[in-house]
Amino acid sequence: MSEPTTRQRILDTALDSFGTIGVDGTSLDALARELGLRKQSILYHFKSKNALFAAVVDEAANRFIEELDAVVAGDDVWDQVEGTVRLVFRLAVQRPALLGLLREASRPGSTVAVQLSGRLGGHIDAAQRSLELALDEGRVAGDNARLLLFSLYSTIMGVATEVEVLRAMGVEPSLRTLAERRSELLRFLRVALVPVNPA
Amino acid sequence: MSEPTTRQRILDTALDSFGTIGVDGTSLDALARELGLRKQSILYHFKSKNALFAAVVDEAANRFIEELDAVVAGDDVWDQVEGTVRLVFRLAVQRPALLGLLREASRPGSTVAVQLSGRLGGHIDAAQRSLELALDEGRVAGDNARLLLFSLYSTIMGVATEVEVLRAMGVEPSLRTLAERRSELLRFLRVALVPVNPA
DNA sequence: GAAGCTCTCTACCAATTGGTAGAGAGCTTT
DNA sequence: AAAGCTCTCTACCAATTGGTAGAGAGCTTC
Repeated sequence: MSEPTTRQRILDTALDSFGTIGVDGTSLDALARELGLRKQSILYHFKSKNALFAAVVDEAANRFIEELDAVVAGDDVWDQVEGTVRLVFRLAVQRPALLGLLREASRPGSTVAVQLSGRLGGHIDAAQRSLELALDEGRVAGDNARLLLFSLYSTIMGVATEVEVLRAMGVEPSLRTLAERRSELLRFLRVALVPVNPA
Repeated sequence: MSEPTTRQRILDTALDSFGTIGVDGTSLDALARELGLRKQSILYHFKSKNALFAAVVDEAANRFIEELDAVVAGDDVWDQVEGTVRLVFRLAVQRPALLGLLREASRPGSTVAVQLSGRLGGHIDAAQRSLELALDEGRVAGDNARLLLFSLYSTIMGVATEVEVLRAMGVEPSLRTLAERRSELLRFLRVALVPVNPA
């Protein structure tokens, strides 16, 4: 593992700061201080604060969606759901700021939101096709694939976000708590998804 | 309906601004301009920006939890869940900024998060007791009331938040879309909650 | 009618913001 | 060794930030 470039260090530190205290709450000066630089060095690598934000979101979205795609590559819907849940929970533990960043990016007025939406589009389409097939074959309970997908996605992100919310409220989640919550979520989703009499 | 006091007008306008572009994104000057005042008038009614934020969150949380409590007053768990879903969706339509405000308040470092958590505590305890009873009597599928409650709550907020996210991405939800999503969410939750062989 | 209260205003302020201009240090290429 | 590239720096800047001090207008109370 070689030394990361300054550019990469800026991206990493910015992600953490943007994802926790927000873009508006992060000043270039503070960011530079954290990096042991001057803000003008940041502005050398990224032409403006907003360009930095866009770059951070772009990189994070790429990595996130890459991992999501890998999970959805299988053809068993339940494996896909379980894999997604595990992925999101892993991120909530390893890189909580990343989930915060997604919240930050999907904000009214954020120019980055549209960009993010474009990146997510492809993944969602693939997941939807997979889900449609399963619905047709009666392997999953439900009517409308797209709507069901939204429910699933929202549920998972909702639970992950809630962990962040609790953290903000001073409830630092233990690994055990997270594992409990994860297995409860999986149980919940299994009941909601797996039909009583599979075809 | 009499003229609202200046203080109330400030609270209302601040809620909309804090809930959409965020607290950091809202300057007292901009807020005052929107109200047709000078910022010093705002600072007369609220001794600092953070005090205003706290007041806004307090008022919003009070109203929100009051409505939640009314919904949870019944003893049929499914009615409680359905009522909560309908309430949250109604808010997503009527006052989208309110959901954004909750997100804003539940942020790392936010002094308001703890305050919000205190207000929510009582409501959650009541809901949990109700759910425990239903679990014991086999009227609801699941093991652990508190964990199940978290799943429910997160799911509902997740879906509501997602509406906001889509809005940020340029997908303005129609009333029809929202109704569809609501009924899908209700279906989803019903399947997850209602046991196959009710006792 | 004077004293006092409520409220909004003008006038300021120090600190911080994102951003520009340009110097110079340390390389590599010619 | 000179020219050029990459990168970080100092020096500045205009604009905006949250906040203070205090004047004065309009009301009610004595």
